[in-house]
Amino acid sequence: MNTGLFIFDTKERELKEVCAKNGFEVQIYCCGPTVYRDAHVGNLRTFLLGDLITRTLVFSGIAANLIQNITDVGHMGEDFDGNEVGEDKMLAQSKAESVDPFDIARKYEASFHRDLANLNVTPAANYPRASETIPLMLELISNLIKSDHAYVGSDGCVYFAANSFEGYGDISGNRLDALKPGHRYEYVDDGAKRFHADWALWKAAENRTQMIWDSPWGPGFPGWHIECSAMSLHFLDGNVDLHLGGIDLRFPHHENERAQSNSAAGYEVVENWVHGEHLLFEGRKMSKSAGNVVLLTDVIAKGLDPLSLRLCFLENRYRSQMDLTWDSLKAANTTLERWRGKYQNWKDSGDLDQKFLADFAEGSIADIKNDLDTPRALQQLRKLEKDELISGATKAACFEVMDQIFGLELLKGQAPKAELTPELAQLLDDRRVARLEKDFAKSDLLRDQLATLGILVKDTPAGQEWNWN
RNA sequence: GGUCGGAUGGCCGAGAGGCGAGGCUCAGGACUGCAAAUCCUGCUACACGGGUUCAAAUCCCGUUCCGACCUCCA
Repeated sequence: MNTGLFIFDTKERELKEVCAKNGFEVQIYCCGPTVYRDAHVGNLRTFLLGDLITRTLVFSGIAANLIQNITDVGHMGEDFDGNEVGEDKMLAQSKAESVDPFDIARKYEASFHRDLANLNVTPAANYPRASETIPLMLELISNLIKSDHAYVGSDGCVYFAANSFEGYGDISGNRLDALKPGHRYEYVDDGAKRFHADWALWKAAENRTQMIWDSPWGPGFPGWHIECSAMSLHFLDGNVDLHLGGIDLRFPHHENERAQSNSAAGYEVVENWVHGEHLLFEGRKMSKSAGNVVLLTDVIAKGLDPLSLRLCFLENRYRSQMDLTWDSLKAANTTLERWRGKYQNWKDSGDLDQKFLADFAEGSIADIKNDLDTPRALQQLRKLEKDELISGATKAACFEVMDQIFGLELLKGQAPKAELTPELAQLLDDRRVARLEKDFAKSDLLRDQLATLGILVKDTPAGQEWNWN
């Protein structure tokens, strides 16, 4: 079943129409978070991609089935210099916080869901946890061993034989022979792997005591890549119409996943590999060492609507690197407030032009269906905002329709203001009276005083208005 | 070294060979007692060198510079 939605496929390097192979529902898999810390705004950009696609499909009357995994085991870490620490990220954080690793996982999983809710992301159909799908992985690994795509190394770990999969490198453009030198890493031949590019499907526990499971190859834990193969094959019935993830996952994660899935299934499992570009913050890549990691809670703490972040993301194409700044977030926040205010004024004014509404929606959806060109769709909205020939009711209706996809809560009225203290109320009233008496020296003084107390006053033809700063 | 992207005005960013996107900032104006908000006006750019074309930001060739990934990452 065709959808009319075209998205750039990393493997074919061209736009491809999204299709529901099973004829009734688009099957989507999105690589989820490793829950050893809070997701930063860069992570959230990728997660928004899944929401944007699902909303677009659902808007067009097409069902979507989105699965997003929760990695709570097996993701190995490194230190900031890029040296392998060789420790599971979950266990490292568990030590750092002196908390059980599973409690760490649940804690950050909860904050992941809280962030998604704040960004108005429609929840996925299922968020399977790696730690709860071990049997699926064991079965997959067994199959890969049976078909000679995997082998047990001398160290008791199970490895995938990279050379056994013919199309290795098609997504990233990397070739196995070109990878050999290991530009950044000295390849250490420990003898366990048969080939330097092979990777672990199952790691032997050795000294590890937490987060380990029994397996036909002894106690241990799964490699990171196998989890996505196992889950996507199982939860999406062996067919993935769209596979989403950050650009950095293109290699090696998705390359390895594809090798595993295709080798097990015997056919091309993923129809379309979609990658979201990275986000910079104030011109630099976000990293702990650079100290510029920004969380959604930081945005909220600055008094900005979390949906300001959503608007910033929508104003940039998912496939281009974008530089997020506090200025752009503030600008987005202002825009949101303006739109919400205007919507309230528009909705009951004038006649609704059904024809215009239908044309407008069709045009905007066409932009979005063209490789998710939300910047262009938003530009249409800005143009409409300024168009004096269109009635308020029609503008409001257009905003309503488009907000089903943008998810910016444009229909929301002003948030109720927090209660004034009697002192502040008195100051405001004093100023009102001073203005009535045309004692402007006094009213200006009171305005300054209120400003230092966190209240912004402005005068309109209807009188004095105030807002918390 | 390999692979993949970029280079557009003060800043950020769209651009479909030919009537200059848009946003932010800034400056001037309107409205205000003054501010604020709002509205109006202004600020004309495509890295460099060739080529194709009646016409190039857009297509082709070359050059320079920048970024991402290369067995960590969204």
